Amino acid sequence: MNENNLVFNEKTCPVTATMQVIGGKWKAILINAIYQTSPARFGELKRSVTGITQSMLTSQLRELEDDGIINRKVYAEIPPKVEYTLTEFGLTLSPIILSMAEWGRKYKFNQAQKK
Amino acid sequence: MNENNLVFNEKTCPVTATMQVIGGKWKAILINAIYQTSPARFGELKRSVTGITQSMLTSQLRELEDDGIINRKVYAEIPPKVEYTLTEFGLTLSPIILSMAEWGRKYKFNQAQKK
DNA sequence: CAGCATCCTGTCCGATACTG
DNA sequence: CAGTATCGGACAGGATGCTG
Repeated sequence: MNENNLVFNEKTCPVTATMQVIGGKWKAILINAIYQTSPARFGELKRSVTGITQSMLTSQLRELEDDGIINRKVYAEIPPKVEYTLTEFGLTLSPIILSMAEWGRKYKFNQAQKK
Repeated sequence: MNENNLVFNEKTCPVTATMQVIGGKWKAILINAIYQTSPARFGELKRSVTGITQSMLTSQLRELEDDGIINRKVYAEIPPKVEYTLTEFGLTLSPIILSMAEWGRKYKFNQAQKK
């Protein structure tokens, strides 16, 4: 046995678990968008999150809901109205997302300097 | 114009920029692994990051290097020896990764309770 | 308005074999 | 030891059309 026995297992790694929740192309953006505009309506998200398609928006919201990150509140009205908010647990993600936003700005600044 | 003009653009979103650096299946794990065992040798990473293949390890390390996150130090020896460390800039990612690890543990705990 | 059902495409990733 | 090179499959993600 060597002195350094650290193991980083993709199955058990907590970082990977987090990536599976907020990873992918849209999840983090959506969490941020809902955090900023809460309560956020479906159509509102579709307009503010530029480039996302309806089907992607639906599926990503559903996954976030299943993971306990967001609440989905349906109003029995015509026309339909659905509001999304972060759950209490979802709110614990916001510091991470905000840190990521801050870091992303630094990164872009660095990239711009490199040229 | 409505009162709420926030836009979350996939091209300019700083959160997306960060995701492109630490996203994917292995990047965050690798950053964490190098952070914990620095300086980390190639073979050492291959052993500790269970499940990763050589080609993936090589390509992911190369991308992290190109993004300015890690340093690659080659020793002109036989047998070859390469050491990876986080750059100063890469170190600014560690609080984020650590937060993600902490959050991932909470998430797993929640999931376990749900059953 | 807020979805769902299909179909399709690109890329991410893994397996395997070879090298300085 | 620390890599390359090549190949192929799975899956995330996108386009489009339809619905309560």
